[in-house]
Amino acid sequence: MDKLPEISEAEHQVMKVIWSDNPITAMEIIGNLTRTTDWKPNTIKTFINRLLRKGAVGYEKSGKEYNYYPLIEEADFVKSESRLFLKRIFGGSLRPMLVTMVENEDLTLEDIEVLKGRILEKKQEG
Amino acid sequence: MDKLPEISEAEHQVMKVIWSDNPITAMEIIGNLTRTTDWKPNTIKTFINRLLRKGAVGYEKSGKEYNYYPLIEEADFVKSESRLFLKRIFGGSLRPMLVTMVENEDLTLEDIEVLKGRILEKKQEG
DNA sequence: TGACAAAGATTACACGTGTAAATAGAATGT
DNA sequence: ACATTCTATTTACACGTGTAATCTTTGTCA
Repeated sequence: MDKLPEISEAEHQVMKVIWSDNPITAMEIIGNLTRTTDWKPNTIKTFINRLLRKGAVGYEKSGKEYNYYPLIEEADFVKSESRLFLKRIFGGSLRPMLVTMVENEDLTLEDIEVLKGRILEKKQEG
Repeated sequence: MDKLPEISEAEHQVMKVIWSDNPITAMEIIGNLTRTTDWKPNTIKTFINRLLRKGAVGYEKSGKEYNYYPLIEEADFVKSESRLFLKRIFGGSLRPMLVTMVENEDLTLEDIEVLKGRILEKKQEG
């Protein structure tokens, strides 16, 4: 897992479409995003091209169109963004964030139990 | 709690200094940040001015210098950024984020117990 | 009261990003 | 083979941001 490229917010939305279904053509990406956003097709193509230049996606030619696929993994991206957020806002440690979320009542006892279950499962496997 | 202004990353670092100790002079902010960053004093003044224009901080004159203080609360900022992050990366719901953190083993059983304690305390009070 | 120093305000500039039009390249039907 | 029509590439532009120098204002000390 080498260094991730910088991906802007709009580019990230394009990545999400590509992650969710690939290989995928520009037209398919455009079809998807014109439903969720008010971006013009050319705008979306710009984003695809920038992702190409940044090395976040690759493609294979097929006839006159390209089939795009991701070159970075969503899990890696998520992990990296999470760490960044945690560092920016909570000095890097998880517990203050969770405490804040409890204070805001975003986090419930039920959530907690679910998590506990997960951790125990994980311990079992590992 | 009205709408928060857009605050860039560098501006946020300045806000953190102001939140941690205010009212505070530009020189004090600069003193603090030249220790933690490699920004030149003028750079930091630019950020302070942008925060002023954005309505994130106010000031009172005292002699020739200004005493700055925050006009937005850190808690509100944290809450807003947290929601934004959650939405961007995890579709807005907390549990997937927490599950991911468990998968990455960032979240331990001990964390969980601490949180459970907090929630129970909170229930008691409320 | 006038020069100096220090603080604040203004201006500058390159780069990324959101936004998209214009242009070029290629497959396809006639 | 050529025009048509998609698709991809190039170019455009304003705005925010990181980065800072320069200019202006204003207390202060001699």
